[in-house]
Amino acid sequence: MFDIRWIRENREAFDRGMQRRGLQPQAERLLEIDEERRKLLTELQELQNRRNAASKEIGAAMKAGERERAEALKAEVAEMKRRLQALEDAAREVEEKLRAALSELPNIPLDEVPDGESEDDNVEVRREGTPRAFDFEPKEHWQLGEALGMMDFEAAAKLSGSRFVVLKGDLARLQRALAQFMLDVQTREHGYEEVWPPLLVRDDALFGTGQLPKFAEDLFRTTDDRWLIPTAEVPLTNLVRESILPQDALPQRYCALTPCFRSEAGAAGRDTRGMIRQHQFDKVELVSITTPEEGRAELDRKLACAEDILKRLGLPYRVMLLCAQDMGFSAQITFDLEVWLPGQGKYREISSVSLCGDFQARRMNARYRPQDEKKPRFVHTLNGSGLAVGRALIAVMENGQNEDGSITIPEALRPYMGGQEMIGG
RNA sequence: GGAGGGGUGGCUGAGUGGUCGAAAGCGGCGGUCUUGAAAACCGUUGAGGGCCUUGCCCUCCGGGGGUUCGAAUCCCUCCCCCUCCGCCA
Repeated sequence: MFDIRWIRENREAFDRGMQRRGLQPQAERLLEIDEERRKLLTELQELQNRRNAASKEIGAAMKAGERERAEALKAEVAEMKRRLQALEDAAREVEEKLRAALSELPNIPLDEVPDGESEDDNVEVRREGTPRAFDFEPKEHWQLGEALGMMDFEAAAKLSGSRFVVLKGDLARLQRALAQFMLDVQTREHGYEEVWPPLLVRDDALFGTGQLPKFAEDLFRTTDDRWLIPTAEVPLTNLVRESILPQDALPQRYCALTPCFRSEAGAAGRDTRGMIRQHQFDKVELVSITTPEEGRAELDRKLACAEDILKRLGLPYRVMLLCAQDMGFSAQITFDLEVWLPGQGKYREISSVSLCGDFQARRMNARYRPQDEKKPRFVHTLNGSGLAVGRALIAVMENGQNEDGSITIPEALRPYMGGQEMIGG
């Protein structure tokens, strides 16, 4: 959410940002509403001022026993009333209109973000690890999983429909091992505080992180008007909503392993096979709350925290800098990590790390009190996957597969698998 | 599900329809004292917004509406939190 005063003073920069996002210039429309709003406010405040003065005089006149003067003043104030009421209504209406308009606009990209319209315009920053050379045709994860009898899409369809999976036996355990491994690395080595958050949240929380009001169709809603979280970014970031933190409490780093629920409304026909794109998946999420000055450096740090998991699992990946129109609604800049899937022969997204600036903080009114300043300022927020567990499972399977369909477990996970080195075979 | 209690500044917590943006305490900041610190004492300290922007004004005591010349205070309504009972993992 943008500060209308900032738009007023940085009109060109704002519209340039909107344009990079693929939107028409917005400033003129917004500033018209703003001008209307300020005009009404000024008029309203003048009238309120007069009313207040008259009311005080009435009190004084009554005390002094000047009944006639008090009555005259009462009549005068009574006359203002209708006009005052009308102005109040109009002012509230136009403020709401402005708020509604602002709340639908995406964050604007930082200068270092490349222009572009789709994922084809994302920029590869670097590659890490070398894809393994196979002396046989590597299979896709669902082929491996089904052959092992540990990954069952048919059973899941009976229970829940498409885009669900049932994992069994060692694969179920491997999924659990991956999640525990990620949590342990992030909390014990990278300074994140482990959080066990609610999975059902209110409208306000989703407004705060930017999923609402615009993206309701991507979410699952409960019968009592709560929502299933699409990512732990929502509860973790909203931990600081409506608060003023002391500066020395920053940065705050939160980490949570949660299921995530997504309707995948706009993804019909995409990734229908296998467990790449599911309605329900586990993810270890990393959220940071920082000062404005520290935000950009924290982004690099968080990216490194996510990469560390891939490195320790021995999974080849590449780092992508997303182009302006491929970024999420609330992001100023996003790096994706794409893991190599030999079965598919493609790099696929496994983590997304974003800096949101004060965009979310404004929406949730999350502030801090700077050491040497009187006024509170908005915090900056960041989030990133560290990592998506289901996709990590796929990657471990496809990269660790053997010709006989067995899977070699990465060393880092073996302590979490009771020392086991292989699945199947 | 039943019954009750409550939402006030960074926090805790008073508040009689007018002089209440609001006592007091805590916390913060500045000072006195001290070699330094603590303690003590003194002072100071809410947020948002408008404008002819250094001063003046407006709004805000959960949200909205109402009564009134005037509402934190009275009425209505919605939201939220808590306690007890019941049920339950």
